Amino acid sequence: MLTLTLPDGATREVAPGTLPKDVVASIGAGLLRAAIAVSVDGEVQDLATPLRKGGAFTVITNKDPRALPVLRHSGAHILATAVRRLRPDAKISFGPAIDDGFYYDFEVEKPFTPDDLAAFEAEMKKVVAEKYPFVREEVSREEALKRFSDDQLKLERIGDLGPDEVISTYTDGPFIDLCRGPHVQDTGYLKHFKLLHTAGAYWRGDEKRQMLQRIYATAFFSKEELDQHLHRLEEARKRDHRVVGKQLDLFHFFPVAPGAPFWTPRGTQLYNTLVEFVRERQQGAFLEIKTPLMYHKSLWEQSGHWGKYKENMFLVLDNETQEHDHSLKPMNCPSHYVYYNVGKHSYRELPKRFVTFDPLHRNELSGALSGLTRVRQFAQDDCHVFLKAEAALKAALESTGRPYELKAGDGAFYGPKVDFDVTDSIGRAWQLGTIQLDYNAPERFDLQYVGADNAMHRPVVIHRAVSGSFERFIAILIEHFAGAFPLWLAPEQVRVLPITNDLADAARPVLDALTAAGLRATLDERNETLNYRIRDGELMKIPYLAVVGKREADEGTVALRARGTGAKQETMSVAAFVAKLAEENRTRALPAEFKAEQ
RNA sequence: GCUGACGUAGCUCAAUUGGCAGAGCACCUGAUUUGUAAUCAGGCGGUUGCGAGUUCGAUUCUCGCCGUCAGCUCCA
Repeated sequence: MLTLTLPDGATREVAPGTLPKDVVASIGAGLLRAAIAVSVDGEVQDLATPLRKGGAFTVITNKDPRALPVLRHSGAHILATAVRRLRPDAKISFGPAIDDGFYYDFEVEKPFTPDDLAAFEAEMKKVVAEKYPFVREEVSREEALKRFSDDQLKLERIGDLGPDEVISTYTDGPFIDLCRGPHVQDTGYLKHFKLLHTAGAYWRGDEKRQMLQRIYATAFFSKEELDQHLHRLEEARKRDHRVVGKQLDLFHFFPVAPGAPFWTPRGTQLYNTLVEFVRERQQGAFLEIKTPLMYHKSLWEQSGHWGKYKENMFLVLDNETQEHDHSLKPMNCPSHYVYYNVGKHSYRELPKRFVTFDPLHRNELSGALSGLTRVRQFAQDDCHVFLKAEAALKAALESTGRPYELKAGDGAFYGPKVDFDVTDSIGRAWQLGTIQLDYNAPERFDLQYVGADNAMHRPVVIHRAVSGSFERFIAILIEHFAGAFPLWLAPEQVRVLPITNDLADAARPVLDALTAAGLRATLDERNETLNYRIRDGELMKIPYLAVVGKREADEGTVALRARGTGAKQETMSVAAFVAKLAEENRTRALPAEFKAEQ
């Protein structure tokens, strides 16, 4: 007998093989209806899977975070049920729950169209209304092979299952799938869902295998949550850096240079502000050097890139040799090794630190390019530290005071590495900086230093880029702030608006005072109404609009409108205004809504 | 690279079954002199991404190329 311990401490004795459904029913009919799955000894299983062990027994309802993946996985089966009804030729692949929903992969002769998607969604609603129970069966390998004999994808999957694994199938109405579960009790549980889009996906993610058609979808327990999720997707689209970049006139892409951003004056200002910030932070600890953008292949042969990384490098034809024996550099490391090898280094000089902000070129797959986050030309705050011992990496990490995890084996190219992941204002995670140990490069480039013992020693190299690439970092900043940059980052910090254009001369001293204080200010003396220019300034997300009318001109004041604060503006003297902004700029203050997150 | 969708004025988008390519904003000119999110009028602006093909006729249909977007093992 198995002993189940309920949350209230009561125990139940049941025979092995008892269905959780029966146990839950004995507790209460209402609970049975609400039950999505159960947890036995910490493991989630559905109500149709026979109990094999005892332990803590909890009923998982839709309030439990573990319930959602179960619902979504069932949603995938319901999707497949609908697809098979409308497209009986579709071969079924995998259909897992994912972070934000679920997907299902199909192998079909003709790819799905948006119309198909709408039809599938309508058909799914029918399947839901029909409330087919999810029926679990455990079958022998032979039986499984027989049941899926006409589906090569499933047969391959069965072949991969270990000899001891329980093979199970789930049936909902007309549809049967090889599946481990768990599932909700019947198809009626999927009430709030939406099919999102289709995409190609290689069978098992292998580009050498056939391309399947994937349908992405999402599902929630309540309409509110579904609507919220769809709303979030919409919000994310609005702050997409490609959209905002266009609105704020920060950068462009042209077909003549795919993957290489073209920075406008505003974008260049932003870019330079960031680079300057990084320079300032390094405070001379790193020696900045500018190095060649193009190298002869012999350097890449020495570094190993010619063998491992050549496909990602832009090769350059040398007219004299008629060979592609030069390449644009995809990274700065070799530059730093070449320079390190100028002269001899004493152990007293270590650690030696170099940094380079040069443009790098990597030939990314055309299909992988995406805005500023995946580009072919970019720059990093690319540092290399030459030091005596590995211990220094740990010391450096611990000095940050943040938790860290060594990713041994992950950095196939060099050595152990640490990635810095950041989360933006709408909860998305991004990988930015990397710190990676390298024992290989010092060997390849025969890097040495003279030790206290007067003998030659091999230093260790640390690769370090904090912001990753500036391009991607800017993309993240744009989306994080939705374009409303803090004052210090804003390309245009203040716009001075004379109410009528015959007040332009009276407003000019305000502009001059701002400029003299190192602020990026402009004067909008266009022959347009004040309302028009206010609107334009707000849309361009200028942090401050300073309005100068007859009154202000006479009194030496400005009527200040801070971005996004509507009609609540305050009047202050020009001197106070300039001082306020200069201080905000100097301290790199964040907008109020971001301050709590610091 | 692969699969699918998309590509019309600087931007956002229209254009019945193939029949002379349009609007708003932006820009230019003029009027207006504006007090906190779009003043009015007029004007300029396009080899419909590029190249072939089908057709009397192509933005529309077909093919190729270029670019953009969604994706391309969060494992039955």
